[in-house]
Amino acid sequence: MVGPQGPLTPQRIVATSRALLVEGGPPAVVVREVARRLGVTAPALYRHVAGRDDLLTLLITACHDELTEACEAALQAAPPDPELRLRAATWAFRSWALAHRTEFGLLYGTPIVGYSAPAQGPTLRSGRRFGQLFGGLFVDLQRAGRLRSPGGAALGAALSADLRAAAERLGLPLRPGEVHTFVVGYHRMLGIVSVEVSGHLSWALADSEPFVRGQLEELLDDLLLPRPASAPGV
Amino acid sequence: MVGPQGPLTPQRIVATSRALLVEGGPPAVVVREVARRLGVTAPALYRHVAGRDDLLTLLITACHDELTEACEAALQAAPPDPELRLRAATWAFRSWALAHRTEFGLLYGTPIVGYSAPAQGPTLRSGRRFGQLFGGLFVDLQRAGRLRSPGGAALGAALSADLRAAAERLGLPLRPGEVHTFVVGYHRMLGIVSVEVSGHLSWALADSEPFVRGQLEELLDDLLLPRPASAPGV
DNA sequence: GCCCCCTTGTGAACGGTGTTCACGCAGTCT
DNA sequence: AGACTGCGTGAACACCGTTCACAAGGGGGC
Repeated sequence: MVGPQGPLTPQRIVATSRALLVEGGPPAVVVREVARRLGVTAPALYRHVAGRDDLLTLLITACHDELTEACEAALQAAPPDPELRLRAATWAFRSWALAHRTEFGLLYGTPIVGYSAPAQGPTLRSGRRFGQLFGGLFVDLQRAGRLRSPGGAALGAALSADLRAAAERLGLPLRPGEVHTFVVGYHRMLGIVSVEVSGHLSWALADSEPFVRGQLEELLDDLLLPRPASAPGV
Repeated sequence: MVGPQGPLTPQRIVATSRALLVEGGPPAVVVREVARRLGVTAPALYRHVAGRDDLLTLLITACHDELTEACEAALQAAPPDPELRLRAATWAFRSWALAHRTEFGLLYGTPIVGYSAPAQGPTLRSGRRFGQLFGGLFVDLQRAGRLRSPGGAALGAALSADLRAAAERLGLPLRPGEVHTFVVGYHRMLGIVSVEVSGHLSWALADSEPFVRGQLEELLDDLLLPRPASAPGV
């Protein structure tokens, strides 16, 4: 027999798992319950999915892709100015995170121990895809002369070498100081949003919105050079 | 019969749970296994602990206390200068986090859904205790005239009111702009350390140490006013 | 001394989980 | 027609959290 809504496509499996995730967090995404909601018994799921870990991998990949696509959609709607594009992507990232707290926790929270992400697997792939989206924005900023960058000497030899290797690995045509600005942007944005989403700020602030808005604006100020007077701005 | 190392004290229970946590993450702290390692059957544990949630609460509280005590120890070894004290506490925080990644994830990572922290419970208490430790450092900085602070007007009315309420609630004799600096310090430090500990930086950097060191130094620079020339420095 | 009670342990049990396995049923290809 | 394959089933195993009735032991009151 087949489930009430048709065959067991990966899409239906992921959608059902995600509904459970949102309802009760990672512990609630339970093989037997996913099967139940699909109108099927648990062993049937094992024809399509290797096990619970695989289910979570599928879920992580799908959510990461959705987050990346949300940022890409914001970029397509944004004007060509690189500062505005970075701003748009940053806000899209935070908006998605706030609108999907549980999923965001799965992506960027404490890694689920006991769950082993397959090495070289789709988890890392989608993470890298997302990193490259932001990396491209910083390349655009550098080309427009808007990217602040510390002198290479200020970073120290070890960090400079590490950053140079990262640029190589990611295929970013940036100097170490510029890669540093990119990593700072990614790192601080992720920190700001993570702490907000996880609620570890609520003891201090009833409404995190204006605070986080200010923090992200300050971050952008730290990353960007002011618009040059020679080129008339927006 | 009694366990191989004596009676079932809370200390032994917590220590055993923590060993399991470190070995395999939160899913590995399993009532039956804790009991086994204590040389006892599972129902015996229920004489001392209400259940698995209670076990986790005990664990969170113990770890939070240990983290706070690590910071307090660093403060006791630090000179009286408030900048150096903040620096010492910050580094103690990060050091503890790096040395106890799993425990840190339990404290400041994605909240464990399905686990409901008891309202008004010890989890919140120890969190507040930690917040007040750092709060005191910022009060000292303000008294020494070393605390950078934005004008109240730059924050906006809603945020200012929220910050004023937070100062009241936490008993900190600080103006909204100064509370803002405190929250920024806490928030950014937590973000920097969280992202480092969770490993979400490893795609970019092989060695996060020099990068994070620089980020924390920059954060301190953003929080502090330069040492006034009138008062001779260290 | 005796009895009672309270603490703390035990084994058995219930319902839940992830996962595997032998089986069966429907199609599809030869 | 017959065989093979894809996909689902029920039963089973081991494990989990939790509860229950029960027993062994020590301490206090008569």
